[in-house]
Amino acid sequence: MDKVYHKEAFDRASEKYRIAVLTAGINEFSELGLEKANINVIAKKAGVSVGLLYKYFDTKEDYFFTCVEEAMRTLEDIIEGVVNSNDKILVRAEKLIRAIQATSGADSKYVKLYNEITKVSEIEGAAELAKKVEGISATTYNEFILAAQKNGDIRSDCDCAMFAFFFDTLLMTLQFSYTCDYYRERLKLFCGEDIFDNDERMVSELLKFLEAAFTFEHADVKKFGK
Amino acid sequence: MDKVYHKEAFDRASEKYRIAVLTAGINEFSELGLEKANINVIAKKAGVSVGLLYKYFDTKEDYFFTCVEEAMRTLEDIIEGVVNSNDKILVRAEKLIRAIQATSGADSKYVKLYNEITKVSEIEGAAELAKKVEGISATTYNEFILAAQKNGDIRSDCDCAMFAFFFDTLLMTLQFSYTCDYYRERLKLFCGEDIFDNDERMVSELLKFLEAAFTFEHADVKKFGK
DNA sequence: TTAGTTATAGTGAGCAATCGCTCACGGAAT
DNA sequence: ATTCCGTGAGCGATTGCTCACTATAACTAA
Repeated sequence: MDKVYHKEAFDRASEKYRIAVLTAGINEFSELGLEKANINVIAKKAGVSVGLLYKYFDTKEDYFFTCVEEAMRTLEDIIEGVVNSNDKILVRAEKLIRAIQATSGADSKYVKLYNEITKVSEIEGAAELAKKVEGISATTYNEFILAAQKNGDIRSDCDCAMFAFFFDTLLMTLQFSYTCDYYRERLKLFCGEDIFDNDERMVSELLKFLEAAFTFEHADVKKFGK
Repeated sequence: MDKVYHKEAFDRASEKYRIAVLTAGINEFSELGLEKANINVIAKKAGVSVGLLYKYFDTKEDYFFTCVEEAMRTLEDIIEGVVNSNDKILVRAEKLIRAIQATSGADSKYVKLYNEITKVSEIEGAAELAKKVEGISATTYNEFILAAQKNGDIRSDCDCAMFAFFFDTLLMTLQFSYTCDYYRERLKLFCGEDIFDNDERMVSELLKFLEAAFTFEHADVKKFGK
């Protein structure tokens, strides 16, 4: 069911070549995007011939998608490794925010690639990618919020799927805001240049925002004294 | 101060040509993006020669940016025309959400172009664009939330700039989620196919989320996590 | 009026450069 | 003998942009 973007030869490739090809691809595609990146240049940087790349992948797009998959796996490891406890939602949120802030450094290329797939405008490809990339967080968040609701940890009057969507929206955009050019500038406009030197400000304010959104219940449904 | 992306000849151009050139550009760039759009094709669709386009703009990029500016002006008119009252924040939010849902139809090309600028990865250009595009909402939201805070309409313990940022993040992503391929698929994953047929669900849940986030004030100043 | 000058509007064939991809080939392993 | 790994020069197609050209209009001088 899950689409595979590489040819069989890529499965048979030596570890050395597989890593070289993926690394060079991730670097170039994350920096330049699918269109602007140049296959001939990537091949040179990977230390392989163009011909070999085309033994591994049918098209540039397939190569790109394979790199995206790899990057998303890595990103998930980084992010979810931090959150795989059964903490309460706000503790998880805090860990996520801090993990996001941490990935804005050396691992920024993975986030940039994540941002790149956002640009795929071809409904079929977009659907396939979204399923792969967001599918995990969609179901994870949804189940988790549902459980928290049953637990009484969060308000009972909310549509969990929608709240999971808002939650993911804030975190996804936060990721971009720490990493991708336009989103960084946008964040600076709202919060000033020094927002990048003050991680605690972001953590505490976003948690304040989320806590209220998730726990407050309107007066007439009652939930006081906490 | 504000950068101008067109040559003087474009100011002198006849209404007929100016509109034709902007319309064709907005259509093509919003559909295909800066890279994939083809100048020769746009020229044909606009009913002018390529040569004339280059009398109007130095480069394809300048042409693109000019189209973006025009689209953003239109988008602002649509969106802010709805909100230029002095309603309370939640009323404004509701109007905004409904306006966003309404623009997902015929005016989707403007939103798509908005999404395109998100992809500009060249810090200088990104900064210039962000200032133009987000600058208005950044200051508007910030001032408005600050005023609401002084009024006592919203919680007193929040950082207005940050909350304005979260607010804008949710609305901006909502806009993309109703219009751009990847974001549409993502929204479907979280909330199901029928989310696009149930505008009220989005309105009521997002308002619920925002109301709580903005009005709830925590009993003590306790920090979360550990 | 008329002829000459200048400036701008508008054209579109085609140049020059880029780049995705091929394919004929050599080498190695089985 | 067959199969697969690996090469890289270069083909073919695309495309941003140029430039030599015509058309038109305004102004000037005789």
